Amino acid sequence: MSWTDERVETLKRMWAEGQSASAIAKELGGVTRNAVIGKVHRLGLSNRNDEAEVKPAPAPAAEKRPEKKPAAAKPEPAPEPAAAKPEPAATPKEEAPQPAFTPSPRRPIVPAGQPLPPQPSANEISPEALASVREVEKKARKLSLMELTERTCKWPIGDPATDKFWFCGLPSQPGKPYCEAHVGVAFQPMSSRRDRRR
DNA sequence: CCCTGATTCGC
DNA sequence: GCGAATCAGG
Repeated sequence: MSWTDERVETLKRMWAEGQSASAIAKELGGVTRNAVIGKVHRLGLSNRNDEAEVKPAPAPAAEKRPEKKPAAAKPEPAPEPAAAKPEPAATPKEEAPQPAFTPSPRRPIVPAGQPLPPQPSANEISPEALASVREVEKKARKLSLMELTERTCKWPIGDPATDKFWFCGLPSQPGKPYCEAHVGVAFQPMSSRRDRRR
């Protein structure tokens, strides 16, 4: 595979979205995350924070050289001692420079199209499986959305509207979005469904 | 162990 | 320019 304009464009877009190199590599296909990282560097967009390097290094200037602070030797017209913030929050036309990790609703980690876990009220599950799930929930790693990977169980636990919400996070079955226990309740043979008579 | 990006260096 | 190998870290 080669870096066609289109592929480079995808790379740039995803990188800007804060996607990881491996995620981008998978999306593109035919390349490894190393290739992506290498390309990112070559494109010069490695760190998306550079901003204006015109930082006189205000605070951190104390290191490297025990040089005394310009106590009063500097005829600086604009002292502004206390307000000397390293972060010049003066970026008028710039939208929020969100750090690399943006939830990115574009490409959710939780795969769509998979059988959605039953809502607390919906669905009927076999008592055994239910009990099993209860057990597993105790061992859940309680991962946040951003901590999920392709190898972690994406079974949601708790109420998304509250702080008491997380994902199972246990090792998922190869090729499956859930751990063994949750796969059990998510993928039930129709035959095993205990529905009313007949 | 899983993962992340950064860097090097032969190709 | 490319990217595997390696490094350094979480």
